[in-house]
Amino acid sequence: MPKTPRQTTRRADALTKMKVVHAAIEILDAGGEAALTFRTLATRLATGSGALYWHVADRNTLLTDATADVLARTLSDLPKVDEPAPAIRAVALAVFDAIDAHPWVGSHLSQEPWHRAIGEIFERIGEQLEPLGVAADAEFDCASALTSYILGTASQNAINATRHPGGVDRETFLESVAERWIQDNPGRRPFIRRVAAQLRDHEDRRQFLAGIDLILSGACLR
Amino acid sequence: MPKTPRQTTRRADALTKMKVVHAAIEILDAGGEAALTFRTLATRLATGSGALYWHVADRNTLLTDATADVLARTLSDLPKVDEPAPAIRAVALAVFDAIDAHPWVGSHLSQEPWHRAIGEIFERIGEQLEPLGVAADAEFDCASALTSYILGTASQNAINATRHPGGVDRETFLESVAERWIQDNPGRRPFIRRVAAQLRDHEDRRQFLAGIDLILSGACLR
DNA sequence: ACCTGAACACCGTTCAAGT
DNA sequence: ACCTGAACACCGTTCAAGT
Repeated sequence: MPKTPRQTTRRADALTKMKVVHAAIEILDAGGEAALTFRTLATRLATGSGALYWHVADRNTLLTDATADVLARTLSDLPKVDEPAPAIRAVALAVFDAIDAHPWVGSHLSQEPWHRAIGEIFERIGEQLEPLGVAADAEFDCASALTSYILGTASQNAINATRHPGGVDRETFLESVAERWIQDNPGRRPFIRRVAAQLRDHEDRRQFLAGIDLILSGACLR
Repeated sequence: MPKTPRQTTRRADALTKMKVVHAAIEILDAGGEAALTFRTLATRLATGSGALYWHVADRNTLLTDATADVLARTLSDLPKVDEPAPAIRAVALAVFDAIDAHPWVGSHLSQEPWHRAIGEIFERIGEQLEPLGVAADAEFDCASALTSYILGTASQNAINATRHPGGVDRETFLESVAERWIQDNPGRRPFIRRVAAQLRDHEDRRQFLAGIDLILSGACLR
């Protein structure tokens, strides 16, 4: 019997940048940013770590591309909304939910505020401000404030929502945070004492939207 | 002649946690988060890398402690302000400036939203809301929105303000960001086109405060 | 009690060599 | 053109051994 295999070692299907990026997203979603290494990625794609560099420049660019991929899908899936305020809320919530589902997206955007996805968000928010009735000379500040708020809040929320050491649930965790904040200066944290129960029980999405509406109603006064 | 040295190798002055933290802050300020390694830190303190672990638990705790040190000084230096709105603006600006001067503080706080410094900021903001006239049931949302906005905006600003590759200045950099955002979807970025000049020329602190005031005026409507 | 520095188990990235 | 995998130059962290 002749030896059957001729080129067993080589990949059958060619690697592409897209395949690399999508495999990276799976790893990031499953294990967070620390889980993404060129070794695990190469193993999952059944290739050598060097092969990956033929398709992506480096780890940071890979993270940037993965972030762009997730948010491009998120934003293009968004149904058209006619009224300006609901349209802004829809964009905000979509970004919030995407970052909640992919916390590493939030961390990466925080590190790269010039990311193309931020341009897209900024445009989608900004274009609604004139129809909303925001004064022309306040539009830029308002769009900036909303964009910053959305990204900052969503990122922080996603990290808070991540499973915490010891496997404690969200409520227990938030309660312990409030308790620690009070103990850091016992007797002089009247506000945190007063809202500790809300801190424990609040719904993140609802609170997020409340902040959006705060900014919007402030913007319409000028 | 007898051999003079008896214990040349040993440190003269004992290491303390505070000395380690302060040396870390110097390294972080000079070279950013990537510059802080246990090897450079040990070299600067004229000790072995293992010695550092006697005083600090690990790299992340060191970053947490360095962040706490910077912000504790920032917040305790803050002069007392009587009027609620100016008091909130003073806290916001102090945090903004501290993160501008120490960008790694912003990145670390984004990664650790339960940090004690965030509790302090949350309290200082929250305690002003009742005197400001915010409705009782809106105080929690308002304090959360302000805190998120402050941290998110300050972090992003600090990263944008960091010296960029190629040594380009801030204006040139911001101009190229606007240009890229427009080119990502040419012909369909009317808002960014309209505000591109403002994006290039805006003052960060002024814009940051504008966002604070947007939230505050929105909060006083309820 | 505190410090030293080599050793361990990782990384991202490069590159000569293969197909 | 694309892939392989060893090699390089780093990391954080541990730990036996010193004082």
